Amino acid sequence: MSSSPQASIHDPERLSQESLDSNSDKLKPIQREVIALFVNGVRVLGLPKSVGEIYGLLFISPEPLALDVIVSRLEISKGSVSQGLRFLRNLGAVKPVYVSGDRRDHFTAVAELKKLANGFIRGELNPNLESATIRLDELKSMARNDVSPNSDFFKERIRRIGNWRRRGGMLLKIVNRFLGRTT
Amino acid sequence: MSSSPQASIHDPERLSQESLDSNSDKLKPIQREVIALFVNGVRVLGLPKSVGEIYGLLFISPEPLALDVIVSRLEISKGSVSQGLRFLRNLGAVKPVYVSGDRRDHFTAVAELKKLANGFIRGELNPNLESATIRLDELKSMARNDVSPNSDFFKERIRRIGNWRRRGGMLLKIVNRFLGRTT
DNA sequence: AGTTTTGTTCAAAAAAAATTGAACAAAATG
DNA sequence: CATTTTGTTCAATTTTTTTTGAACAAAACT
Repeated sequence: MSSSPQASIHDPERLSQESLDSNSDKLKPIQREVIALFVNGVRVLGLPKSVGEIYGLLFISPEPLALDVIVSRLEISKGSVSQGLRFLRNLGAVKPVYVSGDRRDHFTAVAELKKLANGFIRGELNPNLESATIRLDELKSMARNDVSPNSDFFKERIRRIGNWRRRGGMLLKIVNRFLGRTT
Repeated sequence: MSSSPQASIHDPERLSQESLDSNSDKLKPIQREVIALFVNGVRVLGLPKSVGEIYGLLFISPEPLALDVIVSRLEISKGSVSQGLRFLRNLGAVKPVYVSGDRRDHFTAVAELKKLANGFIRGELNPNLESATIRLDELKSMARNDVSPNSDFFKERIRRIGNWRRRGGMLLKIVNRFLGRTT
């Protein structure tokens, strides 16, 4: 009832090879959905769509992928992928993986929430906190030299912003400790 | 050595009246700086500049302000201020204040960090978390029906996203409790 | 009732951000 | 060393977001 051994060798069955090594350029519906989820997720963090697509694709791909593969799977430009990968690498959200017999760089998603959060805090949040700290110090000295009738009000407000910043810093540490367990 | 009583009545000194009732259209340098700080701050949260300007101005103004006053102090359009105020009101970051003898609505900044954070979580973060939850449930059922060789990998990844979401929800509660003390 | 004042809405314009793609550099290959 | 492969860079374009301003509605005055 089954096909003869000889016949199967040359069959158009080579399609199955594609799905086996999973190098087909087509994304599976599940993968599309996961990527869409990440695109949405990174928007909340104020990051561009392409970054979400790239991270999402790597996250939901069993093997590390090379730049051109990402380009053809996502159908976005090489430039976008190059920039997106650099950004993700700087954040520590993606890491290069050596693939023997292939000269191209390959990447996988770093999937530990703690690492992702830390990278984001270090790369995106802390710099802002620090520049705010500097500006705040300038503000404090402006307020000290102020002699308007509102001077007291200004001082109170500036003190309050200082409190916010302090609490913000504490919160980041708490977040850190909370995410510090397991995955 | 000082000017005569009669002279001072008609003097161009009326400028001083302006600074007394603090209705002058000019922002003080301190105020400009604080507003700039807020503009930067809201950018981290993914909100438009005008929203930062409006909140910042109200935060660093001793009295409640009416829409037209905000327009003339910030030199931005009435439309922007109207939209920005609505947004801030929905978030609970700004509240209307009755000013006797003035028909216009007046607004002050809500300056309690806890309230601000809660409003932002409710208005901006929770909706996203909820839509992610729905999408995730769909993904889980897709993964159950999947029969590809990668099915197990997909399931593991989706489970992981579920963990992230759970932890995200917990974090919001922790943040909430942490900010729940004092100011 | 007519007029003025106050505030909203939304289409169009402007500004900002993201993406593309072609030119380029660096490294590997033959 | 010429060629190909791989990856980066950045000016130009496209897309998205924000802002403007004029038209409108609602309420408050006269």
